[in-house]
Amino acid sequence: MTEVTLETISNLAKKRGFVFQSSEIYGGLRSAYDYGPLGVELLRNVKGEWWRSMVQHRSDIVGLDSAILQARTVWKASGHEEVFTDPLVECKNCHSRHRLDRLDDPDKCPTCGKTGEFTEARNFNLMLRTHMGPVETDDNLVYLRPETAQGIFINYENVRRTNRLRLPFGIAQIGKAFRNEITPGQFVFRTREFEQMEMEFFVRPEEADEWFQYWLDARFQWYVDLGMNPDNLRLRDHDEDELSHYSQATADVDYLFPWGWDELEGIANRTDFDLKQHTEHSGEDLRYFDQEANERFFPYVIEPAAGATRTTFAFLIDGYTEETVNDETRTVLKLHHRLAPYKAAVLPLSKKPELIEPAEKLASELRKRWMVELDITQSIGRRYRRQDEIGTPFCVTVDFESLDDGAVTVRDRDTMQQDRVSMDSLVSYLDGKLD
RNA sequence: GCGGGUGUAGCUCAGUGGUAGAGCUCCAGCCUUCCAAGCUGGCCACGAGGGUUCGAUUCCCUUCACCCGCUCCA
Repeated sequence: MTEVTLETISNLAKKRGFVFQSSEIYGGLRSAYDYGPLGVELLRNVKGEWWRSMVQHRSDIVGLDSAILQARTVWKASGHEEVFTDPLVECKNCHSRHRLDRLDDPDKCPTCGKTGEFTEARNFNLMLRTHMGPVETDDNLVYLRPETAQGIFINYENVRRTNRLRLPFGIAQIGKAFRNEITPGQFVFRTREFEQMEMEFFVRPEEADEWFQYWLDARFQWYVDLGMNPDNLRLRDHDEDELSHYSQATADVDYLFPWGWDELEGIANRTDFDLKQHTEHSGEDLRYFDQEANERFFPYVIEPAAGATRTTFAFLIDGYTEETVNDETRTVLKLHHRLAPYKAAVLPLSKKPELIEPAEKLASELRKRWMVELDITQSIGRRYRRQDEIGTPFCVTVDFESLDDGAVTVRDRDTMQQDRVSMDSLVSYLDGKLD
């Protein structure tokens, strides 16, 4: 198995144009990253696969795209304004930091045992703020959402009514979220601006446990179906003292990152906490009405909440392999073909115009269906290796023989096997392999 | 935010108080070349700001960013 370090991946990401440091030409901005031409394709494909499995393939889940800026009362109701502000103290002796509200003895450091060494408590507000309007006043303070979920809860009734939804049903959303993480780091794993893929699944309270297990299994399988090595995945239940303020039960889908197990996705039973809170704060009755039983009640919510950016990162790490071919190292990004930035590369064997012209024609034909790159520089072997490194599943080579027999060579990324395929049937050939 | 480490071409590294080299990559040309071949040529760097100095990439200060740890979570 290939040993993958964080450095290897971040180098590849930068070298090939997947991820760049934000504001790099000005020295960089901490904890923000830009996705280059290949990265944006990979990220889009990850989000696309999530959306397909969550929304397109299902009759019981609909999509939503809510605003990043929301009324401040949303975050009062959700509990974020209170809970996301942590009073932290630091021990001057051992430099460990602790949440003041979680200390048994507010004067004694649990790490080194010394008393009276704490700095004064400082509030860490985990939500990013800005002001709505040209003048900054206390009245127009707004937060950048720290999760996409609340946008779903505050639209719950609108969506349910307009789409005539009956329990159980879900609302899915992909979008940016922002948190003032105390410690960002590990490349794109923990950043202050990040992207989430969240789905709130509303169920009858008595069915909540069952659906919780259902989504645990379904979400784990999603990663496996997209080619992630199951040995690098695990489900982990949260201990009781780990649970969020809104959650009754939570389990994580963890991935074995170069630095150890860490979270890709949290699946939580949020109970009726959010709908109750918003009912109380807004005055809107968000209870569900069951006509047959003639009763009103608050549905429970099962929430699979995944990080789009860190999932993309995990696929990048998981696909990275190094093989030895002819005493050379062949770097291959073994991405599932649905995730690969380019599905195919068209490579004319030489730079002669008589080969470039049909190659260009072929490439533009394929581009109607897929992301396709045309590469005409340097030797064919070098170009194969370049495509291997960015995970392109198929290379299509146009040679001098193609001019006579109208056929091209299709080379498979993983096996390096070659097939001779007529240009007329190339689209259907690739279609069969790429579906 | 605190402690520790790091910062020289796209990448990996070398080097010096007198403004820098190498290998690989990349680009162009030659070679009719199916798995990083060869030859010729070319592009590209001392993270940023300030100080000391006749002169700083090198010494000092500040700052920015990255990595490890504390913490937190998608």
